[in-house]
Amino acid sequence: MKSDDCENCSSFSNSHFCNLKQKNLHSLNTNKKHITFKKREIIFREGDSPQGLYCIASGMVRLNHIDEEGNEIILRLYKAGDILGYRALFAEEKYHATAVVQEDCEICFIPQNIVKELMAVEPELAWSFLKQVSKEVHNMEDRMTSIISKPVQSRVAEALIYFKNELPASKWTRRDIAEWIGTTPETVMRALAQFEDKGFIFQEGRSIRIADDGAISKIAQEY
Amino acid sequence: MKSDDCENCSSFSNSHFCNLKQKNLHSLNTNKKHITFKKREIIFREGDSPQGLYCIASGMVRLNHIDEEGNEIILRLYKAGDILGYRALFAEEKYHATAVVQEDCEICFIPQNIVKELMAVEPELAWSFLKQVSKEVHNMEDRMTSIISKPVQSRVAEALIYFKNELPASKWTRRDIAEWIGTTPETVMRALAQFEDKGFIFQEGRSIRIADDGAISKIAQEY
DNA sequence: CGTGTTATTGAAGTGTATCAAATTGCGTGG
DNA sequence: CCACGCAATTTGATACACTTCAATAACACG
Repeated sequence: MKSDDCENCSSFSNSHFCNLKQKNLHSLNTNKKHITFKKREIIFREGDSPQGLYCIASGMVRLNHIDEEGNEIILRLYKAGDILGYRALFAEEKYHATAVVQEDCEICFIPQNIVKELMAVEPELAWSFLKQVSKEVHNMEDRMTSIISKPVQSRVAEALIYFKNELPASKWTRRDIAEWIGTTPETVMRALAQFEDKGFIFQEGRSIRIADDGAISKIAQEY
Repeated sequence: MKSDDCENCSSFSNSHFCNLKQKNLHSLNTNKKHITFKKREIIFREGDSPQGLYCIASGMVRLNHIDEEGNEIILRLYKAGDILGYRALFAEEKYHATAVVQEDCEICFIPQNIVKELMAVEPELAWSFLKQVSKEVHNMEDRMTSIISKPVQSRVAEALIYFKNELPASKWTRRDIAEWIGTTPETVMRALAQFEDKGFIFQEGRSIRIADDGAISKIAQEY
């Protein structure tokens, strides 16, 4: 067994591959390609054709879309254990967004023919993928309804909670928050200033710390 | 062969099941349940637990979410050939939206154990489902970026094109359009009035007809 | 140690929501 | 098949949440 085999990956136990049979796991190990990415590097670009999928061992990736005005939007965020680039692969479309490294990453690339082979012999794997994509849809729908019907303060509060719970490791800028909830950095600023005035958060330099979880959660639910 | 067997369904050729082997198709035929729904009837409600999935033979279904303000949002629209209710089933969650009949429907219900069995013996089927869900994600992301970065006129124009291309059969109200693009009926109205003034559409009674596809497409792309 | 990115604050503009009231069109039941 | 009643549409006036632009300050990075 080699040191970079999937079984030794720190994300193995909560990955899609943890229930594969030995034989298939071996096939995965021999065919995958292990790659290291540094912050701001690009994994794939909008318009590229998918050749396989990426499994994140460590680090974080953001999926960006830039509209014709030049405004950037964060479509999705991925962390260790997640797979990346599957949407275009499964839909048999080109990538419609660009994957940028948010935090230094260890990533394994799995060629598409291997993915298909594994899915053919292990139905559980397909179910596992379906589960992730289906949850993605849920997530998108929640974000969309928020954007449509909630004021920015609520959405900023939602973002603070989301970032704290799901992705605590990373340092998020006001611009990142804005690109996540579909607004501008200035607007995020003013919401944060309000929260700080009321004592719900502390801002030390550029970092944000929630002081009163209850109050922030409450704001996140307001309309 | 019975008259309501899948092979005789008008949507069979573009359904997920068209490539099933005879044996499995037979299993589907004997286990599915054929149901007729009338306009405004509810197929499932937010909070229900999924027991299987629905395959639409004819008609149209809208997936609604109502926020705490009472505002309705159309999350997704389904027509003949589409499957429905799969997201919650695959994600192993409860339904997070309510499915309402938009146009009288013929629908087949397939119990979840049958779905799983079929997926186990026919990997192609899982791939087909993955494809639909992945396209759904694409669709949601496009709508979300529109809502974030385009003015209402563009989004109304987009909706007109979408409804014309994808779901021409149905009569859409201004409220429906508003619920699709995340705005109010009044705002949709004013956009339509503008389009009519410029001669891009005709409004006869409550129906809307596009007079100048090029102009509407152009507006749909503006920022 | 400078240089560019990020944050901050202010002032001004505007797109869209909201509310209200009149009108039209449509489906439904008699 | 017509009339009725209700929902959808239309229009106007008003309000305001958020964006935009601009200019300064603080920080991080090579």
